[in-house]
Amino acid sequence: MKHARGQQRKTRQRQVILEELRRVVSHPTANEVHHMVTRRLPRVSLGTVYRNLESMSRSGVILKLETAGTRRRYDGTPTPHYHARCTGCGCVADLRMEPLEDLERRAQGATGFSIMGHRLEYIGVCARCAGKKRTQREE
Amino acid sequence: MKHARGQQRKTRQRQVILEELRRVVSHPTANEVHHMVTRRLPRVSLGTVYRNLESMSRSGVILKLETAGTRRRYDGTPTPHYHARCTGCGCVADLRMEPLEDLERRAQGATGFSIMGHRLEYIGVCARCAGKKRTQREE
DNA sequence: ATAAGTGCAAAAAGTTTGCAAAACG
DNA sequence: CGTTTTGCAAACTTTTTGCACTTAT
Repeated sequence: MKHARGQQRKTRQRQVILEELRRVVSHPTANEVHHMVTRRLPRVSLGTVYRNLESMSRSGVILKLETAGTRRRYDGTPTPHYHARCTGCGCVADLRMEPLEDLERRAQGATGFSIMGHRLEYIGVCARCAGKKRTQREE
Repeated sequence: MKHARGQQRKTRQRQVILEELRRVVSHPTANEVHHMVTRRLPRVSLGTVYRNLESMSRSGVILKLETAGTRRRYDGTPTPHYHARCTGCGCVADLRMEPLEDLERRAQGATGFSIMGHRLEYIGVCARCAGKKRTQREE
């Protein structure tokens, strides 16, 4: 093949997107990242944010969380870990917990698939929502 | 309160939607359900399919699978079970495997959440895709 | 210089909703 | 009959894409 793959250039936009994403513990949506980045680069377009989040998750620099619901969230920490999603506000938190290797072994034979990985997502109520009488859903 | 909650009526549409969903082992998207139902009720609208899938999943008759990706899939079997998703064609299969109760216990304390449930999704390649040289993604 | 990346706006894709007509109980 | 549900279409939300211009290498 001639041009195996295009080079990845280091642009201000990509850099700021990554910095902002790493700066927070939450797992923002593309739109939220766009807002965060806008404070430093007022003219970035949402399309650019999407393109960079996509390319960075492709190269493994960040994680594209495909959790429940329609909209995607992104995680600046690419090491494997689990998430907990709040039924109240829809926020997603990291779990300080070792990935469980035995899970995949336990699933072998339960289907015709060759299992290559797994995604474990806990459902619950975050501390902030637990303190409210009535939680309002943002998602 | 006056009228606590409206009654749920048994319409031909809802009935056929449920029958068609239960007839298949796959986990169709709303659009796929619409196609299936159309063969028996040519005039059902996609909106009606969405509304019924939503109300039935709300009442627990079916399951709204919020697996990875943007579009949702539905499951006619409401008993808790795990799923495996194929990276090749995007299909979702049920796992013949007991839900693991210990998982939630193992997550307690790893976050500020009060855990109420979990969703475990295996990632892999289905038998059909494993047999192909190049898998084409439908998702 | 040249290919990759950007901003903008329009298009896709998926889901929800307003409304008048139809159907259920 | 009074409500719920439907069909239709329009609106909405999230993500992707075409294109001319800019920028990194």
